[in-house]
Amino acid sequence: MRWNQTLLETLKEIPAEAEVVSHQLMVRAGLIRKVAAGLYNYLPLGWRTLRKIENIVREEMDAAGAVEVQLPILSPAELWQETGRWEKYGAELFRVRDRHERDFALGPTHEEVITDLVRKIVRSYRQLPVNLYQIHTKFRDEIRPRFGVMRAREFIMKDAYSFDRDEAGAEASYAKMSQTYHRIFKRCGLRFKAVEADPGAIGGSFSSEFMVLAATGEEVIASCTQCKYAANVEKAQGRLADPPKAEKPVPRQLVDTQGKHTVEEVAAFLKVPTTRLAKTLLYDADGELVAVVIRGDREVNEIKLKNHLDVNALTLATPEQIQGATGAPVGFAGPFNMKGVEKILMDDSLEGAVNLVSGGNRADTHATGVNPDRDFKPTQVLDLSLAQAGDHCPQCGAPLEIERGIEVGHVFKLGTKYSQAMRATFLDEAGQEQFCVMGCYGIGVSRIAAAAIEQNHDEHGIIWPLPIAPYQAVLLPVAPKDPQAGAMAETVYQELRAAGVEVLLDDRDERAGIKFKDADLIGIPLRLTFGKHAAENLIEVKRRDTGAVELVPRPDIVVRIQTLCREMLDVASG
RNA sequence: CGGGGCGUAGCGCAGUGGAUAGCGCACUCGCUUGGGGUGCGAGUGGUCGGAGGUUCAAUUCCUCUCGCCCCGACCA
Repeated sequence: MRWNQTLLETLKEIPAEAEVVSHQLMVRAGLIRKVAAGLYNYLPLGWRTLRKIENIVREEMDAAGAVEVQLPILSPAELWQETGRWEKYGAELFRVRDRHERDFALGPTHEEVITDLVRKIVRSYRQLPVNLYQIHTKFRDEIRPRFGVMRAREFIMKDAYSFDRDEAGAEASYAKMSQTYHRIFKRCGLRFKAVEADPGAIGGSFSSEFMVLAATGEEVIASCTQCKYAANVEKAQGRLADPPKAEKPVPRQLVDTQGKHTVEEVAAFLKVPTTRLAKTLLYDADGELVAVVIRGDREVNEIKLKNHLDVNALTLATPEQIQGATGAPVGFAGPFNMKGVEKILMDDSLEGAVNLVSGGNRADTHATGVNPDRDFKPTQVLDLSLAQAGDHCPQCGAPLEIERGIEVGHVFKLGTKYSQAMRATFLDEAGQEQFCVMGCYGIGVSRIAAAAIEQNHDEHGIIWPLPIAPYQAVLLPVAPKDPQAGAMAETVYQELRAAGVEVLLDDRDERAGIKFKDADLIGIPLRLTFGKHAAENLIEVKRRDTGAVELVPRPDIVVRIQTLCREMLDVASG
């Protein structure tokens, strides 16, 4: 491709609206342009990278025995109503109405549509297992789209759905997809980690997320410093590093704490460690008031709480609700003598703790000597806290560390959640009707592009891993006064193309400095310069990643570039 | 949805109750330069986000509205 022929404009300045580096570079390098919040045009360069990612995904999915289909973006409300997700998916589901006032959804995911398809076709165990996938545009009405294509309202996703005759089969399908995902992300040149996750709105019994490790990632991961355990903090179970010591219970007493609300203020005022405090939080769970009691230095994991309570809406109680339940303003709730509270859930961080400090259920008052079972009776004691650095690994006991990541893939064991709701059944050998056992597997194709940049860039621009680079090599004729250099660039361009190398020829009438800057910015792995060495029949080849420069004799250039491409491809795919 | 910020040329930004609204970059033309965003000159480009109000006069003040960004809440 010739630069003048493609629509490629680079920007010298950082767009004001872009906060993270991948977003800034995607705009500056001419990969994307914004249409509206969370909606982007993919320009030729960006689209090429996307297609390359898609092709890697396609090759690996096909190799794993999955088959590609294409489902419609619009799907009728009836299908979503069958599984209850028309309501349950909430405001994030884009809804549209046709001229006959019929409701449709713009698909954020396709469990309903695929299950509907399969139930209409599959009747016998002989037709199973089957794994269907598509690469398509998805829609989610994100509350706050941000970071460019990282969290967009319209994005490209590969979604796959497996249907098996039994749990064992489903387990095998899941394992196969998990392996395939490792291969895909490796081939995309990403440094990533698979972690245990919360299945969220998709549901099912178990899921793993594939996280690209990056400091700007929106996801927080707790991983063991010794063993392989790693989990999204939404899911992670950290064991307490410093469990409470046994002590003789003392009587409960109210103390005046004069407007000290926060855990830190109260602990400092009473000269006790924050671990001594029993933080009491009130939640409105589908209209019911639920109290959560947790150690002062720990945070409630609302995902765990919501999953445990199995409710649709979980929010912190309003000041009015808190006043009604405790008789005190916000900041002075204690777990005893509350009114209208349905459940008191105690985090296991307080298991065995004695002589705690809690709110006194009276303005400007806290209680000391608060003891579980004596002063209040927890409805249940369970793990409700957010794992933190230093917690002990639930598997080997070593300390956990906290990292950040970008979720690029998520695999789920769905069980029969959808096949039961939608009656996707088949007859087994015994002629018995059985529900399909399902799995589903998503990859954020457009997000991979952003994540790859987040991981591979420097102060000059993008450093594309070769397998997903829009072009493998960029050719820079930089000596316009020397017709020989220009002619050499032209013939090398033709020869490389003929040899199957993906090349971009910077045929603009620009100075060398501009071409060098732009080549760095758009991050093409190999740069060929036709300039002062052309007279000696030499071409300068520079690698974008290592910066290594070599002078290659004109006759060897095609073979040399092919060799370099192969090397860089092998490194990426291991 | 709550809090905050911003909407002025393609991009980054100044500016003002008054006349023809500016700077840098980009773009066009000419010359110059030619291995890391060359220099000089001449140009093109604006409903000052939109609506309403106050005023002799509004891009500027007020109200509303739309859009964008950040924090939070929320959320595969």
